[in-house]
Order: sequence, then C-alpha cells, then structure tokens
Amino acid sequence: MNQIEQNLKTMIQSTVKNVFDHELSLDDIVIELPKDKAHGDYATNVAMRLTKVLKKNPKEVAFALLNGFDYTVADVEKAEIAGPGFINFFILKGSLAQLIGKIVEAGDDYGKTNTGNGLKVNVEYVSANPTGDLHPGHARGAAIGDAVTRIMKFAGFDVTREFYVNDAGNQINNMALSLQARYYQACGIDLPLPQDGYYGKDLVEIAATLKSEIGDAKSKEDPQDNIVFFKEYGLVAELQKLKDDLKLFRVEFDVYTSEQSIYDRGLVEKALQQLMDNGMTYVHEDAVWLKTTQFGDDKDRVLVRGNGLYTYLMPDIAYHLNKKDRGFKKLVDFLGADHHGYIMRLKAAIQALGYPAEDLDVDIIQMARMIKDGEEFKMSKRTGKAVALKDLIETAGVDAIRYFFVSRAADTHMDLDLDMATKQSNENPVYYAQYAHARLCSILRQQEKIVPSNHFELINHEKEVELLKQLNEFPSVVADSASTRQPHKLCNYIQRLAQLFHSFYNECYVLDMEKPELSAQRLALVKAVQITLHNALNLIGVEPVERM
RNA sequence: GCGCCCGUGGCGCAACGGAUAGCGCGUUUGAUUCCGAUUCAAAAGGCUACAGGUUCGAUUCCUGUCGGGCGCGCCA
Repeated sequence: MNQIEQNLKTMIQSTVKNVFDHELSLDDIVIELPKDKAHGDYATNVAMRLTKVLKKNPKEVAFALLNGFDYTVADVEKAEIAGPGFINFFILKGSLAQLIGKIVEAGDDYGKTNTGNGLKVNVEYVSANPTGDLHPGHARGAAIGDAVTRIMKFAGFDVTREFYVNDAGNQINNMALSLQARYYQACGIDLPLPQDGYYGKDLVEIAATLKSEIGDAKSKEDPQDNIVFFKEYGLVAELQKLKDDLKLFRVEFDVYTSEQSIYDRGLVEKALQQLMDNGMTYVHEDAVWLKTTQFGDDKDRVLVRGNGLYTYLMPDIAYHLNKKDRGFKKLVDFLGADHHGYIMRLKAAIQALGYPAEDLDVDIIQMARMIKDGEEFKMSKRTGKAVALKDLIETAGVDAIRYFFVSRAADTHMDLDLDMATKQSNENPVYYAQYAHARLCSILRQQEKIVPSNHFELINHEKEVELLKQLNEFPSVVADSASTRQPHKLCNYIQRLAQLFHSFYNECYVLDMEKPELSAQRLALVKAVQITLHNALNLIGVEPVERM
C-alpha cells in the first residue's frame, strides 16, 4: 500500500462516515488501477459495494460521496462517476513525481515492506531424494521456492529456507546397491543393479570417481560386507552434487535437515509419544495407526508397521514437530504435484499434534511436461531417462530457466519444449527485462555532464506518468506476491515495467544537452526505474545485468 | 470408482468478483541523421471447454457434464 492509495482510502472512509453514518474498515475499501486511462489514475467500487447495506442505487451513493469528498487529505485533482457506479480519481499532476526522490533515496531498500511483521516462517522446498540428479520438476520447485523466500524476506517475514534430506528408507538402500554395482562394474566385475535400482548416469560417474580415489580393492570383497560403505559414500556424494547443482542455479538453503538425524535424536519417539498422549493413535493388526480421518482424511494412516518399522509418514511428522519446536509460527511446504495426496495426512498430523491447521501450508508445484521432437518426453529417475537441471542450465542459462519457471503460476500445468530450449533463450522474456536494465545503466553511465535533479516539476509526459504509476505499485506488488507466495506476479510486474520504460525511451529523449533541466529530471526518473527494476530482478533471482 | 490440479486467440501464459478479457511467441505493416533496434508504433486473431446457479457485475465463487494431468501402499 503506497501513500497515495492510503490517503484515498482514508478520505473515502471518513466521507462514508460523514455522509451515510456508516463505518467502513480500510480493508473494506478497494482501490484499483483502471486499465483505461480515461478512467483516471485510481478507482474505487465502494459505492457499488455499499448498495446492499444502504439500500440505495450505486450511482446515487457515488454522487453523494463525490459531493462529500475533502480533497485536502488526498492528492486528488478531480473525481468522476463512471460506468455502473465506479468513482474514478485523477491525481494532482506533480504529486506522483515526488516518488522519484523517495526511490532514489531508498535505493536497494525500495519496495521493502513490513507485511510479514517479522513472522517466523519455515519454508521447505526441493527436498529431492539424494538418489539422482535434479530434474525439471525440481528446478521449477527450486526457482519458485527460492524466489518466494527472497520476496518474503523483502516483505518483512523472518524466513528460514530448509531442505529435508531423505537419507533413510528403502530408496537409499537401492541407491547404495546401485552404486555398489556400478563400482564393481567399473572394476570389471559384472554385478547387476537391483530391480528397483537407479540407472542414472550420476551413479556411474560417482562410481568412477570412487574408483579413482580408492582403486579396485573394494571390488575384491564380498558385496554383502561393504554395502554400508557404499551407502555412506553415495549419500555424501549425491547430497554434495545436489548442493552443487542448486548453487549453480543460485539456490541455497539455510538449513539441511537429515531424516536419519530425526531418528538418531529420538525425535520420532518423541512425536509418537505426543500423538499417543493426545489420544490420536490406536493399534490395529499389530500396526499403530493415526486417526487422520478426524481431520478430513479419507482413511487413517499407519505410523508403525506390523514389522515394527516406521512408515515414511512418521519421521516426517516428527520433522514437522521439530520445526514447530524450533519456534516457527508458520510452516510452508512446497511439494511436487505427484505428492498432492500427501497433503491431507500431513495437515491432519499437524492438528493431531495439537496445532491449528493454518500453521502448515502446503503449496503444490505442478509438473512441467517435457516436450522433445514434438512429443512428450516421459522421464524416470529410476531408469535414468531424465533431463538433469545441469543440462537445462547449460543449454539455456540460469536466468532464462529461472525466469521461465517463476513467470508462471505454480499450479498451472506447463510444457517445456526441450528442442526449443536454446531458441527459447532468444525468445525468453527475461532478456526483454534484462535489456531494459542494461539500457537504463547505459544511460546512467553517460550522465557525467548532467546531475540528476532533486525536483521533478517537468516530469509530466504521458509516458512518464505511466512509469511513475508503475513504480508506485512496486511495494504493494511485492507485498501481495509475498503473502500469496506467487512470485509470478512479480514477473508480470517486471514485464510491464520494462515495457513502459522501453516505450518511454522511444518517445522521451533523456540526455538532451539543449534542455539541461529536463534532462536532469528525466535522469532522476531513469535512476528510479533502474533501482526498481534492479530490486525486482534480484527478488526473483535473475541477474540485473548492466551490459549485454 | 474416489480425491487434488488444470481447461482463456495458432502456441505458451496473465487478469484483488469489476468497466472494451491482456502479454509474449508466431503472422502482417510501418519506425533509426540522436541516449544500446535484444527496441518502438500499429493490425489481424476470442461465444474464457459446455450447461445451469449465486449478484448490480463471473475468466474468477457454487453445482453438474466433458476433456487432460497426477495421486489413491503397513513404498518413499
């Protein structure tokens, strides 16, 4: 919420009180930006929304309000009634331009808000199994998770970025057996991979590295005797590879939590005990069940199997309890769409532990369908038929891939044409935005003879006003993007801002030596645009390049 | 069979319940003696899958139908 909108709301609120003796909270007053310039700079639908309570028709309400407005509390030049009962506001020329000075002064901080109010939030994303390379689905999750956490921090949330390492369970044993087989194979011994093994090239490479480190001594041992070694070596290698790939993608985490450590620290028993104390469990056919149906699940879930082993759910519950115990008020999980069936039981578990359902939000990241040679490219990490994140980065570059994923809503199903990946880099909108930034920087580099102005009364060209309005929206876009966890909204903003700038650039000459005063003021505007675009690109993890 | 997600120009995607549904790519036509043409200006292209409902007003909310994706283990 910026100052202009704030003032408008306050003015409307007091007018409604004076004219109709009706109390409205500021949140009930909606200020929107009309698409059509003829509809003014700002508009409100408050008159239409009041028809119900006041039992008057919208135009009548709007007319009464219009006569009651006190423009001294807002920067309004005039207001009009239009359409079915909208009130359109035209802002005083010049009041908007004051923004330039504020942005230049704020610099890297422009756009920061306190929307989050310091709320301690834990955001978990990616959390890929350490059994193979990251695929495009993980890349989408990584790009979105990373952008969301950056934006939330900027909007005043106290964010911790977390990665859950699934280093316990069957899939790790399969990885170990697969690595072992690859190692023996590298040493010339034909040890087959297990049925459910991992056939990806990553394990072939890790095996080769291992052989170069220790030679072929291990291959002379009975495979049954050294499987633990391969498990431990494989885990370290796979996890390091995940971290390296993610770092290459500019994605880093504050905390990596190991599933095995949840067991080792006794947190599983602690969580199970808490569930039992809350009366949320029962024993049936030798297994321990959690009453998830009490919270809307379609059937209860097993926590401890008949054979005494825990299901995957149990340590995950313990993990979530541990996050709460670490003081996080809000937990957010970004999950791949193939795990959506898991949401209900996780939310049930949180409640069974004694926390309100709202303490855990699970956001779904839809799968990205790969298209190759005009057909869907089915991928499987197990068979090794997959496109690795690293390959994607090599063909298209980090900025293009990140922007591609972040610019679309997480819940939309989308296609990524692998054949177009390179070509896509030319067409990718990220270059449009980066070019705008490079252009801005280029102008600023040539400024030596002109000092940017600190007053802006000459900034009133149509293109300039449009730019100013867009700049003015930045903090609320950040805030909205943060609280809804939808970074694509910021991409839309970036695209629009770049577009307005390019348009302005073509129509308004900035460095005009014959008009030094105008140039100085426009230069300040350019600086403000550059700052805003720079901050926005940083928030989605795309590099604001200065030259290209 | 049940559950979750999606259905918007040729393609990929936007749109706090708001005014004439936008943007990119592609297609067509223009623009550069000047700050970076990876740019700008303009045109063509739509029954927002379909049918009802809610209301001042629906792409958005509710119900149903059709189509697509995914999930329905004492696997993880």
